[in-house]
Amino acid sequence: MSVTIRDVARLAGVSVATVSRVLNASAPVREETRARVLEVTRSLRFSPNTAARTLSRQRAGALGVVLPDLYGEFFSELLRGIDQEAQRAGHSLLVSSSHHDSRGIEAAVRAMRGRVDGLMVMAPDVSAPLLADVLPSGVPTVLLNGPAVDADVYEITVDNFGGARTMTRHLIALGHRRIGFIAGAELNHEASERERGHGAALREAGLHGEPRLSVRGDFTEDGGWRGARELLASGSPPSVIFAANDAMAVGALSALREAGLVVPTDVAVVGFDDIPVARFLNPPLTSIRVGIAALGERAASLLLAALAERSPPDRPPRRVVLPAELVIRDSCGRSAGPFYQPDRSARLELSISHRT
Amino acid sequence: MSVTIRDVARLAGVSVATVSRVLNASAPVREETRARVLEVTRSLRFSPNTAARTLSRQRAGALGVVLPDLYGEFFSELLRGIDQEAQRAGHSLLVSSSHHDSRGIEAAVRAMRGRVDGLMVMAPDVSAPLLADVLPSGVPTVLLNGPAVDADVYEITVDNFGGARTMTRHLIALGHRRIGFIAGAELNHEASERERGHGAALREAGLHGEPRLSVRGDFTEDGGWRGARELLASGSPPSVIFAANDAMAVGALSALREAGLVVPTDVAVVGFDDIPVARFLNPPLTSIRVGIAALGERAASLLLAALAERSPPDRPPRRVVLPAELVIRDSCGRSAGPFYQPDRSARLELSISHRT
DNA sequence: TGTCCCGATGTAAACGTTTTCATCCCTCTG
DNA sequence: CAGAGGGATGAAAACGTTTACATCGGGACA
Repeated sequence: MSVTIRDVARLAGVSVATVSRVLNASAPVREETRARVLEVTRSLRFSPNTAARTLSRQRAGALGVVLPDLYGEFFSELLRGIDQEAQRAGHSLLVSSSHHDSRGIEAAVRAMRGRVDGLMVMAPDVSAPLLADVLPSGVPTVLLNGPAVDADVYEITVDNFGGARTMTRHLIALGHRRIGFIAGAELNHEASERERGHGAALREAGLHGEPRLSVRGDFTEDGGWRGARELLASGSPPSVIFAANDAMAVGALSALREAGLVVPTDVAVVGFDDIPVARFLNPPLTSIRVGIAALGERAASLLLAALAERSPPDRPPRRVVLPAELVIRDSCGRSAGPFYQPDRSARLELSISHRT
Repeated sequence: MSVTIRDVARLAGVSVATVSRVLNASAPVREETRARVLEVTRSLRFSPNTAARTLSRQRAGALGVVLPDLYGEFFSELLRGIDQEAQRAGHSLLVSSSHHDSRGIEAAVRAMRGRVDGLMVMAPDVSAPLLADVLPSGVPTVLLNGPAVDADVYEITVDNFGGARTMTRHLIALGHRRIGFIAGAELNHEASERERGHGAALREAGLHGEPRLSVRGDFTEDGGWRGARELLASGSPPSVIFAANDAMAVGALSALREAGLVVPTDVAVVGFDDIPVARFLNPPLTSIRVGIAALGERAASLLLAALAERSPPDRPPRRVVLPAELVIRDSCGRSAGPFYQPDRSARLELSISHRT
């Protein structure tokens, strides 16, 4: 059916070993033979079967990515960063999403066994012990934005706690006292870290958290929309809404507009993640820059480095925490205070490639 | 190193064939032996090596996806749809992006050879003959949103021409006479189809296209921002800006806001694609609904159907065109005319899963 | 009671590479 | 001139599955 290395060998009048040597440049071959082999290879449009190569070499040249979801700009940015780095290193990417529970993750991981050299897993919804139970032992793994897990894995995460604390401190510095907070899902690790950071800043400032000011969302625009309406419906609405991610901030902006309120004059809004669209919103959204694509890149390069280590056991697991930085735009009401950062430059940074 | 089917067979006191039969339920096995094999399998945490399985079975249980890019909500939605359908059918997804030219696509396709059963390729930047030259012959392929290609492939595409024509007709029906258009990249197939549809509607209405009213963008927010500024800078600005995709519409909204103009009162704005965030924008964006995730799903299911056919040659290549439907929101100035559609219901449709 | 069939299992040959080992021959060195 | 070394190549053994084929009982049926 398909053309194999044997066909090439036969037509070139050499052995399969020689063909392999030519194609992989793995041993010296007489120039004349080399040329002949390449000629036949081209004319037959031969390209080696990857499954066979994987089996023989015992490495796949591919990385696995397991994500909880693919909805929204966050994941596409993350994947973009991962793909960029993987491609640079000549690796393919096996992607599987929609895995919120440990069973789903286990299934995804099983399906990847033997076709990837390493794994990147993002599973903020799953508790650490459950996760440790499900992760494979043989294959190097990087955990993204998850809880600290007691297993032989690498971990990379954004400073969710610190970022949220910075944001709330900033809001307080701007004079806000009634800060509405739209949290993420209850059992989500990132969500609770951000909630914790927010709470810490409130306590610092002696602002006893009024329970009415915190509502639960789910990291979607719709969740943010509902959360904002809930906050507005309460007796005395907040002067600013801090959404635990940008998608929810987008929803909140939409809800405020529908309610006839002007941002930031009537109510300010801030988010978290600094997704690419944040600076183009109306008004431009103050957020915490996570560097999503960079996070993906770092995760991939961490994994690739782990793969390069020939003896994994002597390499201790490492946990990398990336900084999260405040980006001030119009949506919180501009401030010339100590936290002020110019934003205009940001657009120039945009080194995105266009979509099609 | 890794545990193989041989280890399981040895410990269970049976042959490898029996183990295989148990794990694949491919032949009857005595209940007692079955239990013993499963027991050992579990205790050894054995899972079959996919590369070996692929090689032996001559099918990989994976689909390849080649995209020009991953930036923005469009691609993440597309990928989400594809992943959903592939997962439903028990297939993994091999993803590779950043392939704008035919050489890049060729490399990506080669890298996937032998590890996927079928291919989905989106390459609107590449001309039909070049693409035909690069696509593999052996493996079933679905082309997304590309030009009609003379090769043995399936094609699925959105009605870009019709969608754009519908939009421009609607704008004309609203009374607009000076319609600014921000096009996509010059050699992009989708971009030129949309441009063509826009032009067709203009001609129908006897509006001779004033060249000043059409500027070139690149499908990014930043391109839309620049395009809008260009349109505003010209002597007499348009009464509405039609951006050839939603990302550029987002950029245009941002530029108008910075210029102190109110949408839709001063200038209206409309887009194309109806990305999820469109309805949450400020103001909510009138657009052409493409059903991005559905497009991905359809593409995957088309490919899976092609794979199920045991004899590919006798199955003629098919070209599927999905309808593109007008979605009216606030950004174009509401109309109660014949095109009016209620929008409030749209939010209820949202059946997205949350991000994390 | 003999034949046939089928259920349960094992043996071994694929699948398409890479890679070790062996072989051959030529050239360089002492 | 002998021996060593090394460049170029081929044969064959991995890699871990699946599966065609073979074998062996035992029960059903004539």
